[in-house]
Amino acid sequence: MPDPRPEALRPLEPDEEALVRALGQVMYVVPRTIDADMVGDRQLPLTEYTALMNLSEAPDRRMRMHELATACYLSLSGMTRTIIRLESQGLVKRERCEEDARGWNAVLTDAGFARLQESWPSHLAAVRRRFLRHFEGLDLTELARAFRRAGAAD
Amino acid sequence: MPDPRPEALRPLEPDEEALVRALGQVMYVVPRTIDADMVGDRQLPLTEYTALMNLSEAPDRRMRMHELATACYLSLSGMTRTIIRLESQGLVKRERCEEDARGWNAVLTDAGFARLQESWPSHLAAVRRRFLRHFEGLDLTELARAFRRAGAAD
DNA sequence: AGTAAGCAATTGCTCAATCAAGCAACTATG
DNA sequence: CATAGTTGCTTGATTGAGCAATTGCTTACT
Repeated sequence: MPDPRPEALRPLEPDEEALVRALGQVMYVVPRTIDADMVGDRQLPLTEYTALMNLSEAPDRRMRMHELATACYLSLSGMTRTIIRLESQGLVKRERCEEDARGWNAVLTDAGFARLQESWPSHLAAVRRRFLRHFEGLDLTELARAFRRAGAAD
Repeated sequence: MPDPRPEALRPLEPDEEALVRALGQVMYVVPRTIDADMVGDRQLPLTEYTALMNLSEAPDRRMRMHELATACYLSLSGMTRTIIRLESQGLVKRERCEEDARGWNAVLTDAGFARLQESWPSHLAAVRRRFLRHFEGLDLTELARAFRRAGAAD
């Protein structure tokens, strides 16, 4: 027989509880271990790697600040600071936007591209080892759909 | 036919790629929306809620600092500061440990317990709405197992 | 007993992230 | 075409986190 309490007062089912706790653990452990693997290898923290990654996939290897911030799940000011860090290492440069003089493009330099290529294998290995490996045998497509629903923020 | 490149140089399969991206999104969005729901309702950030939660489930509503830090996925120093914040609101107090004078117990006060009870329904609702809801129909037990494997940090 | 080694918790420092405020450039409206 | 409002990005202040060094207590060894 079903629990008669209204949902707002009914605790989670054991399997729900377990999933929620496990999610907390994943969110804590996975980014840290991936970051640690990468920093150990090639000195590129995950935030900066993600920025370079997104730039490398963009047409002309350039993106507007806002666009890049959104793609990296970072605030605009956070992105400004990330780009400053990357710029000071020569991995990115900033160029005024042609169409709109308020705007700036973050542009991946050749050095930045090279650096990304160096880091890429270790990122790939870390993602496989720390995350994907543990989901073998599951329906990844269905799972990704569920993740995207949860990530859509309603 | 299988991709002949060695794994280290082979990009992710599309479904793997999709899952990894979706995970990034979930890790960004879910804690923020839950936190926002809760702060909006009852002024308890997720870190502080988690600490109170763990204390409330512990025998005698008390835990050693190290134990609590581990349970909350926080460094010991981070936990010291969290407890200071909670203590200044009267939700927790610190007591020297009987058996070992180096140690301290964080103890949930009655006010802390009451506050937790007030916050609990909104946390419950947020977890259901922002996370669990999107996994209906999936095998939660299996999924939790995969999460725990990934969270075990090898 | 006395000393070295080890552990629990806190404190100082730094860093990356946010929010809020500000500035500069664009757009739309009367 | 002036000006009110909006948008794009940066800057300043604050916050919460970690690491490394420190303090105070315990344990283990001779």
